[in-house]
Amino acid sequence: MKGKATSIDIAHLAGVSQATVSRALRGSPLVNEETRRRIEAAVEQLGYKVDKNASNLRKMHTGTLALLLFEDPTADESHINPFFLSMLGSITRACAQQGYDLLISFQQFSRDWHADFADSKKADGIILLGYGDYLAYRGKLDKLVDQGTRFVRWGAVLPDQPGVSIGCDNFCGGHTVAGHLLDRGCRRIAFLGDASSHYPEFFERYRGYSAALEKAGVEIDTALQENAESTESSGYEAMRTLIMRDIGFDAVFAASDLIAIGAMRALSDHGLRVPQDVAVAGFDDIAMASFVNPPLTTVLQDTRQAGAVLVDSLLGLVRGEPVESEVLPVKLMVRRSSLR
Amino acid sequence: MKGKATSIDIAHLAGVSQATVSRALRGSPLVNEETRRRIEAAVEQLGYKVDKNASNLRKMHTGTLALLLFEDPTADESHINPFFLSMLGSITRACAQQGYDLLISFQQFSRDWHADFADSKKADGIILLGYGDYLAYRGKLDKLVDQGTRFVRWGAVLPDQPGVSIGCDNFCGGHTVAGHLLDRGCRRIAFLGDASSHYPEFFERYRGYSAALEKAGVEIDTALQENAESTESSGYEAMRTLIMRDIGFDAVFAASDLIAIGAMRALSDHGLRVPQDVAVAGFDDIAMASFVNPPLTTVLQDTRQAGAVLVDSLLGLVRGEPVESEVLPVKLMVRRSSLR
DNA sequence: CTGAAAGCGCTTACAG
DNA sequence: CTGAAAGCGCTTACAG
Repeated sequence: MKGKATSIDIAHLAGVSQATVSRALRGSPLVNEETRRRIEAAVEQLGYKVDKNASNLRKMHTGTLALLLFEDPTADESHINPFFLSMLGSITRACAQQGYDLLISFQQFSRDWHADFADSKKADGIILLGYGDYLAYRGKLDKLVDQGTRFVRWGAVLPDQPGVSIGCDNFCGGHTVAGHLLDRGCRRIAFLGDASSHYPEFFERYRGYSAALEKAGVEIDTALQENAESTESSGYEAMRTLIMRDIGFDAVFAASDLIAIGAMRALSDHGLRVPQDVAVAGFDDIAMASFVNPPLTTVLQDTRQAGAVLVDSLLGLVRGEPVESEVLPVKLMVRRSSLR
Repeated sequence: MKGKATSIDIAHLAGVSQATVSRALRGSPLVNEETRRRIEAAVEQLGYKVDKNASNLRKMHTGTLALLLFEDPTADESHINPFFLSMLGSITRACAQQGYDLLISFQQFSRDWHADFADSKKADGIILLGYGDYLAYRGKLDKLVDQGTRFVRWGAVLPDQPGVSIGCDNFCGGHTVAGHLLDRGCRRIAFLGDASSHYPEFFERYRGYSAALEKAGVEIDTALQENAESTESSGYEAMRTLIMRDIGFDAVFAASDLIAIGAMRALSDHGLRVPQDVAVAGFDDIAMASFVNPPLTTVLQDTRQAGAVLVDSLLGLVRGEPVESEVLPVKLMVRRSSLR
């Protein structure tokens, strides 16, 4: 017998009907112990596995979740943002723990991706992950909601958002970092990263930073803010631009670790020492942050927790339970880059 | 109509039979242009998507590939090896390019994972990725072959291996690194990493290293080899052990970047400077290698290429074509850590 | 070029 | 506790 065994083969071998085989395998209580044992023996003998396609078709659900990872089309093609890679790892684990499979897919932000997976019944729900212009994004979220697609997204948690969002406390993170930099005596703190409603996560970090400065009575100089997307090279360029501006600064708060790492390279190229001349802090706490020189002060987003919450929330949605957006706590990780 | 539209709904709307809808959607040439247009309009109007479960069940294939990622149970739970994360990224891209979905799953090395995905018809083929004891692993590969499961694995390409393996040229990589270190005047070159047939990739790197030393007439001191698995902390410990041995060395070749990074930390903790006192080189060229201080000399494994080859080979297998194991070229990346 | 029909391998009322 | 039967939504010979 070359073609894989089916439940009918098992039924023959165990001397029962195919329906009983199915019941036994689904763990139904309506099966005699003795019968169940015979069936299990047959399953063992033939190396039988339930055909998921048939099973899913019949049950009209899939037992798999889909992860859509967005990449900003402008971003460097060759590397995926390590923060998202880390999220991917933790989401995978969380799925496995819940007995779900995970389908993953990279999407160009611009493409017409919405609901492709759920609609074609490949997944019970979708996790959305990635940076990108929120305002462009939002319309698609509305569409997902309209279609009744179950999804959760990682990102800023804002009022009046379509669907369920899980994100870390960006405002608090920015506030804490700026507070720490102020405590170290910094007064001219640059901010590297887009600070507009197009990128709400960065914007929240920026707002936290601004609030801290304000509270400390430090003037907010908008010339100290420079846009950057979350790549090393973009951070490098932004830092260069700021240095050229020649307006003086004693600290840099980068909206992500990748930006911070690029900024440190630019500082070093211009003969500025970290932390002696300029204190630097980032955001995310990717693995690299501990290994750069000097080690980077940053804000930890707990990806392990985030993955678990994302999956749990989505599964709640799938079961039809009410699910709320959730803001996860962050934690300041002080390392040498900010200690002057 | 709440439940998603089916091909029958489309048929009604377009005024044709369900069979014709299916044909039109599969791109069959046996459909009148005008009919096709009507059907497409109906599809558009109802937001219809083919049910993959039904389609796959009928076609008896899945259009998805599975990636099994192994983790050595002894490894640090919290982080996935960045090299594999990077592979994962490139495999995902390669799958997308070929129009396949990717199912991913983390597996404990010890568990009974073999063929679970393929057997339950969730995937047409499997990609195996991860470190682990090869000798323990091998039996499972044999079983996969017996079962007729289509799979490719990333790892050392050895003679008489079950199935198809894709790996980089570890021997050449080790040889090149050692040659480079010798060129820089190093004579006492330590090797950090398991050097036994349990870990064939590391072993090949070790053999390349040994061959280079031999060719240069440099004595191979086995006291300079110390086992380590591919984590930062294991590299740190191995380096410490070696330093305590107090046998003198002027260079370290670590079997992976993570090991090298741990080793550099240990060296620094013991007041040894890299590269002035000790030259250091790693293997993999993970993103971090460029960012540590000093930047790490290492051997680039091109994960983008590797992902593409892995997917292409597996798809060949799925189509029933003959597929050979393949060795991919590596490239020495010289950075400051080895320049003394 | 099109339709009627069988069947992919399950799950689950329904009847006993 | 078990079996016979319907049906999930497609794809694909078969017949026209």
